[in-house]
Amino acid sequence: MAREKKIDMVILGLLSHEDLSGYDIKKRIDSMISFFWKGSFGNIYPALKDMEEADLVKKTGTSDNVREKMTYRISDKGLKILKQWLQDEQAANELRYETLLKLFFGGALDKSVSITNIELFEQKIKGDLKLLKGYCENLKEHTENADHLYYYLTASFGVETYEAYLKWCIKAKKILKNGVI
Amino acid sequence: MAREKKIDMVILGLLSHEDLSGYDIKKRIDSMISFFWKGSFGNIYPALKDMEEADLVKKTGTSDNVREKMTYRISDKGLKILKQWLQDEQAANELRYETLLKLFFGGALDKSVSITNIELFEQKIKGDLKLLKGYCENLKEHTENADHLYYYLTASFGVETYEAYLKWCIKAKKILKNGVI
DNA sequence: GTTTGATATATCATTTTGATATATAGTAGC
DNA sequence: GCTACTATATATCAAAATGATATATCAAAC
Repeated sequence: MAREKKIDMVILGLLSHEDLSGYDIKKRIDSMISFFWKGSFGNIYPALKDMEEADLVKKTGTSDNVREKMTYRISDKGLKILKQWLQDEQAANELRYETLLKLFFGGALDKSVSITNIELFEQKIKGDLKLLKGYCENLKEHTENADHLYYYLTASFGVETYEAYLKWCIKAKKILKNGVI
Repeated sequence: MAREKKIDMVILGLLSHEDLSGYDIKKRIDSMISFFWKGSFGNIYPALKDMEEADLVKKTGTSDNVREKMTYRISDKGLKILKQWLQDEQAANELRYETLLKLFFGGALDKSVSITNIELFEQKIKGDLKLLKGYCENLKEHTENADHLYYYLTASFGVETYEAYLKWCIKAKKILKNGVI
């Protein structure tokens, strides 16, 4: 039943840093954490509504002005829930790589198809790695933000793994071309 | 709307290797491809039903015996769909690591909590890496199966990345303990 | 003989995804 | 000034995935 609503934790986490609107939350997710977690308007807005009813977040700002954006602030109760989750030893870590899925079934077609798929993956990763490295460099310089260390750690995870991916791409193409491990 | 039903491709891929029942499909997913893709009874059985109606798969075996398992075979049409997907350059590759999400929001609590979370991750990865390495060794010896090369490539992707994870764990713990990058 | 665990299929509520709808504000080009 | 485009902002919904539960059979263990 997909028991835990993880989007709630993402929202509470972001609100523990600063007050945000639903739209802001989406922007934060897309720019900072999208490489290891996703969120969409389709679950952000309903989650905010539900969490407001449960007193985990409160609306702030001028809600009298209808056309103005609604900003949310985390409550003490919300912060408690966030901290409980952070201390919970359970953690769902999963990879979902369609490129690997296609490679697994690559035997159905000529190996050139698999090589092309690996090359497409390689190019995508190269671009993303560049972005992540820039992000890391930036964080090294902005030590005034107390959370920069945590942001850096997640970004450096990306750098390390993406570099490993690229090494694998070279090896994998070689194995396919030679037809032996 | 989550446009593409990826589980269909997983099933067609597995059926391109051999005839299988829904239960068998679940077992194959869990044992061979679960580290980069998942499947559940909740989508496998309905998918088989839908694909049978669309003539992508056919029931085989003794369906007259009610209590016997239903085995499915891929059709020419199904094989065509599978090959089309393999050649489609689109590929959804995503990481969903709750450990990184928790680390990103680690500033809400003492750094010891984040260190513990990294250590839990580290232990899990160490165990999984051992399994993947064993799987790789096994595949090196069973070259009689034409698909062993493709299986090996996906497993070796896991080995490479998991080793990178472990290197990152050591670095990350050090950074947290010292409080500087 | 009974309990346990594997086999096998099916169903369902919850959650997520990703697309679409709607409307306003700003701004760049002509 | 007018128009087109883009960003902001919220909301909704069908489709898909998740993961739990229900049900039943059969073989092995004890």
